[in-house]
Amino acid sequence: MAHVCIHWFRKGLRLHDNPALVYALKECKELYPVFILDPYLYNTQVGINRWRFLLGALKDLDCSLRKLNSRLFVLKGKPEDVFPKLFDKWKVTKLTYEYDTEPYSLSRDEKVTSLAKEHGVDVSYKISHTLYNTERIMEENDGKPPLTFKRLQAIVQKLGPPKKPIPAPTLENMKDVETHCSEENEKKYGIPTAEELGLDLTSLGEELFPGGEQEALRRLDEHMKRTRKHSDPPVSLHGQLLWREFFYTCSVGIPNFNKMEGNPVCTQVDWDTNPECLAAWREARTGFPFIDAIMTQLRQEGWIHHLARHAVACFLTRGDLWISWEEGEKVFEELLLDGDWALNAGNWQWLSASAFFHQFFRVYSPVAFGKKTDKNGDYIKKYLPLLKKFPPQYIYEPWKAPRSVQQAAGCIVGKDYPHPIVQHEQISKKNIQRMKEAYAKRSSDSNESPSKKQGVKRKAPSVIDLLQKKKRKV
DNA sequence: ATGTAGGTTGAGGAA
DNA sequence: ATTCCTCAACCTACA
Repeated sequence: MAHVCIHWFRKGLRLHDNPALVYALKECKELYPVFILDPYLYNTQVGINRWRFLLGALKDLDCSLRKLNSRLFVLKGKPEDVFPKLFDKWKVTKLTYEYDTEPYSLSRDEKVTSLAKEHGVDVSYKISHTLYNTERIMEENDGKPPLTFKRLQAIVQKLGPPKKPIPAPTLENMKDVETHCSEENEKKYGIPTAEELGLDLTSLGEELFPGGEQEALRRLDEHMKRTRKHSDPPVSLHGQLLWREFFYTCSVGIPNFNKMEGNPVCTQVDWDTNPECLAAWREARTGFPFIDAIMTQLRQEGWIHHLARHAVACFLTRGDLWISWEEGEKVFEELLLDGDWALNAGNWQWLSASAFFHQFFRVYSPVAFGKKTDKNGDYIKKYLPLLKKFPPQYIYEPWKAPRSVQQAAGCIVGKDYPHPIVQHEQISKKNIQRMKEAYAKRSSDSNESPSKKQGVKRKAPSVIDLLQKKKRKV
């Protein structure tokens, strides 16, 4: 008996390396590739650049599906409201999707699965968003997520190489499969335009990073060709994939992973509430050209270099402004095209020395760090053209330039460009002391006995142990 | 168990 | 230009 199948696209907007899609085509007579604009995910915290990226990816996916005599069906609404109607209307017998480990996704998928069962629809998912099954990684580590990269590497070594990506379906695979591409459906389920979504894309600059599978594969290909000698993990591309796996596994095994409170691996810090400083950081007016240039690029282009992320994250949190990493997390989520729930939360904890990374006395200087690789300040000049006439010796610290130099540069600090929001040298020293106190408190909190050192070692993993036991019962 | 090594990329100065 | 040391001293993994 052949199936009427919905394949539900969510994160993996691609045809290759999509085992759930291939599974959907088995014994299938009708296929409905579906994407849902879920108000929970897309109404809040999505910057206009990310919208453009998403629409591009959907168009690319639709285009690829049409080459297979199929198409993408785009719907709006809560998935638990949308699916029951589709099940009835299309007489669906099977639903497939790629497994997604985010807490919201898990609860959403659980709801949809039980609705599907009520409608007599078979549900299948495949793991292909991560290299490995994150549960399997934890199994190899006594049921806990590995908390160091080295440990993850050792586990992965034991598990062997991940499955190779499978090719995209071909016309041959689709020969017995039909998709109803009627004129009426065209209007009803088409990809919405920016205007229909109330977005003004004309305010955006050039699209430097188009969304979609074809562009992604092209970039990967280009990278692999360009890189003659591939470095080793952790800094290689391979290493980056393992870092991704590392944070994904942590995000599955550690409760409240995107928050400080209730997160057992996160050091509890008395961050300040400081809306003015937060706004200055977000809006690129901290008075530190390197920081402001990075925040400008982030807003304009939706992508910034890895080390640039380090610099602004350290500045917002433990380095200078002493604002919670959760605030930075929200801003990155809104603006980064490559924003990802697990990686965002993991890296913010890393950079704020709240978890994984603990050498809080190593503070990135908002002046010196950029100078290391860009003495002339070309990067600053590109994103803050207001400062481009400053000579290299002052471009990272324009407030130190004599009045005459500022006048010659056509930019007066305090008038055309802000004064530095903090005095880095003093404030970072003070903040290191505050971090020290937070760590000391963490040690004493998790340890009743007077011998602190031992207590930390014993108590820390036992918290996770308890949580794991709880989980197993459920 | 207790000590030690290492931790994806700090900064600044000396050699 | 590159490497090493010091600053002050964190955590996790492993022997």
